[in-house]
Amino acid sequence: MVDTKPKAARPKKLTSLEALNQAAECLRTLAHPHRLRIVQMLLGGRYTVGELAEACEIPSHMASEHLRLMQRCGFLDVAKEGRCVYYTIAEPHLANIMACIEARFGGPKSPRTGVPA
Amino acid sequence: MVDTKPKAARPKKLTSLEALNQAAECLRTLAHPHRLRIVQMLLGGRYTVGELAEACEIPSHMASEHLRLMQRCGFLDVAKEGRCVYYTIAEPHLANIMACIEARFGGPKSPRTGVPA
DNA sequence: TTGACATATCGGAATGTTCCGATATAGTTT
DNA sequence: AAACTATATCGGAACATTCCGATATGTCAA
Repeated sequence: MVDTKPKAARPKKLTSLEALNQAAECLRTLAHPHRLRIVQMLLGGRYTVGELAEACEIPSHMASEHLRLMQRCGFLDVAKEGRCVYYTIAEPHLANIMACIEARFGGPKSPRTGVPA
Repeated sequence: MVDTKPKAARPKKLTSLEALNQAAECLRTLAHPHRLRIVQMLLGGRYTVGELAEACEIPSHMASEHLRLMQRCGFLDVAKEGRCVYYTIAEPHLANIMACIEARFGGPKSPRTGVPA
C-alpha cells in the first residue's frame, strides 16, 4: 500500500501552473537591467521619469515605456504633480525580490567569481 | 551648503549596470512557468528529465531544453546514472527567490485578489 | 546485433521584446 | 496666444524566445 515510487520524500505543495504563469510574467517584466535599476531606485524613494531616465542613461521616452510596463504589472503607482510624473513602488514584494537579487549580484563586481568546478 | 536637491534622502548603493545585466539574464531564464515548476520540484529533491517533463505536461525534449538553459545559467547540476539523467539545484539563492515568488503567488488562486484601490 | 528507451540536438515557423525616431498630449511661462 | 518642458504614444526594424517535428546519441536487455 505504500507508494510504488517514493521519488518525492517531501511532496512539497506545488504552485498551480496558472499562478506560475503569472509569476513568470512578472519576472519577465522585472528581467531588464534598466527596469531593475528603476525598481532599485524607487525602493529608496519617489522619482520622476526624467530622473530615472538620467540614472539609466536612456532617453526619457524609453524610461516612460519601462515605467508603463511595470505599472501595468501592478509594480508601480503614479502621481502627477505639475508637469512632472512621480512613480513609486506599489507592490511590496518587490523589496524582497530585490533583496534576493542584491544578495546574489550586489557588488560592483560579481561576488562569486570562481565557481567551484 | 545643504543639497540643493534633497531628492534622495537615502542614497542607497546602486548595483552596477553590469551586475544588473547578469541579474536580468538570470531572471529571464527563470521567467517561464515550466522552468519555475522545474525549479520548484528540484528544490524538493532530484528528478530525471522524464519526471520533470511529465510534471510539466510537456514532451521530454522540451524539458531537456529548459534544463539545458538553466544549467548554462549555473542554476542546475547534472548527474548521469544509467540511461537516466538527474538534475539538481546548483545555485543556493534559488531557494530564496522561489520563496519570494511563493509568498506572492503561492496559492492555487491568487491570494491577493481585490487590490486596494 | 537488434530493439526499445531516455535524453539531447537541429532547423525553422510563430511569436514576443527592445529600441528608436517621429509625433502627440499636457502643464508652465512669457 | 506662442514657446518651452516633461511625458506619453505610435510604427516599424532588429533581435530573441518559444515551440515543434525530425533526428541523433547513448544505454540497457535480449
